Amino acid sequence: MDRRAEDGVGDGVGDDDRIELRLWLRLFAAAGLMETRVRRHLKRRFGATLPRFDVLAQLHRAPPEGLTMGELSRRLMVSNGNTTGLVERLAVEGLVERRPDPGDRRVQRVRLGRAGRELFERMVPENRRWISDMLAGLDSDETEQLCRLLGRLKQSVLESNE
Amino acid sequence: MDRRAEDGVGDGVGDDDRIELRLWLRLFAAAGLMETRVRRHLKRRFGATLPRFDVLAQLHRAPPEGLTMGELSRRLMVSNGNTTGLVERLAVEGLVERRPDPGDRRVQRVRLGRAGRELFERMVPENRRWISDMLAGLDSDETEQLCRLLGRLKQSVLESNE
DNA sequence: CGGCGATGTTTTATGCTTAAACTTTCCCGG
DNA sequence: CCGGGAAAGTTTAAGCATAAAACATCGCCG
Repeated sequence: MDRRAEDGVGDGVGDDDRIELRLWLRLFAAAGLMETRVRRHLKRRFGATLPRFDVLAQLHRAPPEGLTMGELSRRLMVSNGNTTGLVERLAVEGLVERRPDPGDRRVQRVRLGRAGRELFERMVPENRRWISDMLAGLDSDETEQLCRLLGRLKQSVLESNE
Repeated sequence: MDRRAEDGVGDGVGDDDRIELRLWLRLFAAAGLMETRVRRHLKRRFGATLPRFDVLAQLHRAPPEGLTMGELSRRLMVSNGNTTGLVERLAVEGLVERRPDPGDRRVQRVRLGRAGRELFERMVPENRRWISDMLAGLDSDETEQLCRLLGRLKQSVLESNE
């Protein structure tokens, strides 16, 4: 009944906290909006999902011998178990190839199959256009500024311990 | 075979596309990093998850008679089915109360229980500190600029049709 | 050699998320 | 009345995600 400090119009706390929270909420909202759009486009045009697209993108830029599961997980910034499932589904669809490493029997190597490569290369220009459309309201100065500040933000988050 | 424009060092396309893609990737990465941290903190300190926190936050700022399932879904920007499951789990834990609307038998009203209110009010200051820590590397000018540009970005995404 | 800690991957349990199908209830025009 | 949409919510099937435990293999030290 008498709590309102965190509801947006209170004034008992310094503005720093307020603007930081707002930044976080806006970041979250903007990223979510864009992600939802990209996901919808991917599904509609290619019957694909964002995580699958990310896997294809990583494998596309990987050396021809492919990546280990662990390396792929690290690059996708997801858990190992998650990667196992993603690659499994992509392998069933014939988009990626998975084979044991000859030198180390613990290791699985994954690389893009022909179908996966072709699909990804059809996706790239469309993806670029979707992003471009969503950023059309920003002029090139704003785009550059925002890109720079997001880099600084990422750095700040990584430097904050734990 | 001869496609390489999107791999990062090609030169056939204007820089605009490149910086826009980079902006998107950085936004995605930064938001994901922060989200992961917040999720970990929530779990460690309160055994809670981010979606649950979001539900509590929406109910906390709602009128005392609570929200309908549909209104809650809209505010959380998630599907109705998702909300059903979330509220179900929170109700089992005794944090929220769900009761049929007397006027319209299709409608369920949800509101914060005492335990839910107390839990949320313990979460708020800690959440604020986590965010603050992650933004510690930005000075107040950068924070304000970034917040402003994220607002512009959100606007741009919403204005891009479809 | 033989054990043992380190490393790479999968499995398991749980939870979040959506789209689409479905159920129930409301309301409105005949 | 009543018949047919429209609206509110739930269920279902599939996928994504994590942490933690289990499993398999490696490399090394004694």
